[in-house]
Amino acid sequence: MSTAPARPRPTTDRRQRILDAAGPVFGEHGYERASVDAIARAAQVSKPTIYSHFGSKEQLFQVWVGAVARQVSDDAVRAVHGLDVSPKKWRAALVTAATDLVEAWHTDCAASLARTINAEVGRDPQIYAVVREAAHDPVIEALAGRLAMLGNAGLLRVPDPVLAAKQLIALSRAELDDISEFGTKPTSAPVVRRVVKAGVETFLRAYEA
Amino acid sequence: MSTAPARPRPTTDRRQRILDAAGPVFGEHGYERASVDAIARAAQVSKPTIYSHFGSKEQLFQVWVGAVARQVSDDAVRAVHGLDVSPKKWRAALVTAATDLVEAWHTDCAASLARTINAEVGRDPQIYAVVREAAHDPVIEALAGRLAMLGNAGLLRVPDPVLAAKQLIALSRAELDDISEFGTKPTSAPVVRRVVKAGVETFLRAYEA
Amino acid sequence: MSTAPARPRPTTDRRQRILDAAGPVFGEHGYERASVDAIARAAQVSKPTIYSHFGSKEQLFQVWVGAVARQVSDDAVRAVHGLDVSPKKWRAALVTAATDLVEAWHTDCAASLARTINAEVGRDPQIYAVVREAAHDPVIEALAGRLAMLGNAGLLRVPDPVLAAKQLIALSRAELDDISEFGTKPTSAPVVRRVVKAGVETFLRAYEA
Amino acid sequence: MSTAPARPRPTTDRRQRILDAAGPVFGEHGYERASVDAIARAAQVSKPTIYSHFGSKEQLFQVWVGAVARQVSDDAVRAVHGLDVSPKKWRAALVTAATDLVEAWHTDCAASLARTINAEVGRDPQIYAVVREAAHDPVIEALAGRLAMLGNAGLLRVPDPVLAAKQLIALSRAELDDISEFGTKPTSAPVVRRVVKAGVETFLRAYEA
DNA sequence: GATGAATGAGTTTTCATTCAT
DNA sequence: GATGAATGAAAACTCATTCAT
Repeated sequence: MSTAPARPRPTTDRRQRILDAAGPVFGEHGYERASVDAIARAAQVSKPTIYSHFGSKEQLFQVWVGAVARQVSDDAVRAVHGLDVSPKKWRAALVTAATDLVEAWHTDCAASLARTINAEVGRDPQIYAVVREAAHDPVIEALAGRLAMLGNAGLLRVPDPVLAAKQLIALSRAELDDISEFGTKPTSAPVVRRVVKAGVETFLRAYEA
Repeated sequence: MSTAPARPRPTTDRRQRILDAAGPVFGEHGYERASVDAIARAAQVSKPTIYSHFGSKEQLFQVWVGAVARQVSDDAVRAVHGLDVSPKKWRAALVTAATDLVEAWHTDCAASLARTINAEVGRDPQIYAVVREAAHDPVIEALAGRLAMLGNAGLLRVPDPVLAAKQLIALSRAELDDISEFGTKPTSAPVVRRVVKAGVETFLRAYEA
Repeated sequence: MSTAPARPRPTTDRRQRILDAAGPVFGEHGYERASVDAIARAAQVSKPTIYSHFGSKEQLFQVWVGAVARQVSDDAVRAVHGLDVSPKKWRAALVTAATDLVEAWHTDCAASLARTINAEVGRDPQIYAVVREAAHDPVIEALAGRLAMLGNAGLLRVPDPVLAAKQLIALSRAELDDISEFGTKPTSAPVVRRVVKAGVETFLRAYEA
Repeated sequence: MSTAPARPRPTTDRRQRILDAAGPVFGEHGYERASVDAIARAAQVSKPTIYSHFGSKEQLFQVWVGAVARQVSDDAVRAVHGLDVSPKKWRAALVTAATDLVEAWHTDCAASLARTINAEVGRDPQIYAVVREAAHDPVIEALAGRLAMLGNAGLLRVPDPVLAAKQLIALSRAELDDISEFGTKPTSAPVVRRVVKAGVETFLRAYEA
């Protein structure tokens, strides 16, 4: 998969290579089953290199979680910021934004993260805080802000924008675990858009002015 | 001469004892971290006994998942069946039913199950089917049926009762992961009821006739 | 080295086999360099068997130390008890007893122990207490008792028998590290007897009545 | 422009810095447990610097052993040379010299050395030769010389001064491991002097003219 | 049917040592 | 000459699984 011949690069940031390799391994096998050996093989580095860069498997895991969470959050927030609140376009834009947002969470990478934190939150509750701060809260905030704008414009009635944001997301995802079988099966973009649309329509019926 | 007090029970359902012991162990530590040794100790049986009854750790796990899923499902379906659809009481009953349903999924046992299948679905996609059939579908079906009754009674407008059921559940749970911090912190019943009520109200605004 | 054909014995005390194998390995390589793998190979058992019997490398080490200390102590005390205090034989018997005692501490096994506790006492001071109680004190006590008898018989002048015992041992060993090169080279019995005799003679000059 | 204050010394005797740092590390942890990393950190040098100066951990160890041995030997020989053989003072001077000599071997540094060679002599018998030549023999020689002088002066009867020297040392140390618990506990100077004195008195009874 | 005792394979982690700069 | 970054080899320890009794 690498682009360079024998040795990818003489001494380039091995750190990033390790993180990139850790993603699929943690994602597919979970924290416990993921062996540092496998990550080292995938990153084409030696095990001690991993330890000198990250200290321990646990710390590598946390760094990876943080990195993915931030990336997912960025994608999701960008999707929200793309929401056009002009009176003519906001309806379609709301469906599009919700779809983009949902898909940001359905990347391989993000699905791995979701599965993994779910599994590991019992072992290390702190991980939840990391993800919440890095990925969850910013998205809710951004979406609540947009919904408030729609409220101010008289297009929606949103007394509690944060609650509305959470409910919009919940509705958008209502059918998703069903069709993707908990992220095990790939989902085509049109199908995702359709189920998200169903959720947004219910949201609109509840909140429209 | 009969059941001596030394050994708890002569040779009674060791099978059940093992399953009962497996629950907390799988739930707290997850599949990987849960050691057969620990389960054997907790069940006060020897390891070979476990293997002779269940064949492998994997199979024991699946049997446990099935058992818990069925139990959770029973609780949830009972909650739905308790939904009084009479014109005078249905509103309050809807909140109560949704709350009971949500709480059935927030038992220690059920939370363990949820975490665990999330973690293991990557390794063994079949586990999703087991849980879906045993726990998810019956509840959706039952709830869709009740919502259809309310539709027929002219109290709600529900063109697609299954979709409505999924959305009602999604809305009821919209704020739950936030307040329970992914099941890490205990949640008082009144608080649960309050957040569920917020979700049901939104549902009603969208679906009321 | 075992007497049985292929597998020494079906399920005989593996525990003892492990201890027997641990001796040479700890003795030759020291605690740190001694690998549990090597001990397992030498004992013809698997590593987990060692761990199930002893819990950890550290505990195996302590059990071994205790066992060797007790055995050395037994040999040494027996040597002292063989000391004939009759007026005619006591001189020769003193040399013999001192020689036997010194040789009890020059077994391969005992030399290993001595080297090892010297090395490890810094890491785990408790180990000194174990050896002292198990091996050192009983020998001193026994020897002091015998010297007191000789004092009572008017053959020696021993106001402080314990001190005298320690000094007798010190004098007996005065040249020993030199000739055995710290236990690295084997020493013939006659040579040992000669150097011990020199020490005993000095002792007698100091203590004779 | 000259020696900047930033770096301790421009390129001064890094070699010595490394040796000074190696002492405590080897002494406290023993050869095996002492990591080159730790030594490098303590010396504020990088690991390759150590290797370019000493070739290997083993060689660094041997150089350190030699250095400490020589220093201990110097202290001990100085103690012996301080022994006043004049008829009036020699008795007290003998106790003082023996005490100083014993204390030279009870420095932290020297105790570390003693423990370490004991531990490593099995692995590398050559180390014994190094220490013997550098530290042991000179002291015995010096002490034997002084005892011979006392013999010539008619104050002692010493047919074999080397043997007498070894015995004097053995007697002086007879109680030492007991009170210092193998070098684990610190020992006050008066206590050391008292136990040494007891040994010297026994020596005198055996050797006085 | 139940078990104590054993094991092969695999885990994370550390260390002495060496390049490329 | 000094170093940051890398590695092969090996350490202690655990686990799911299986015999012989």
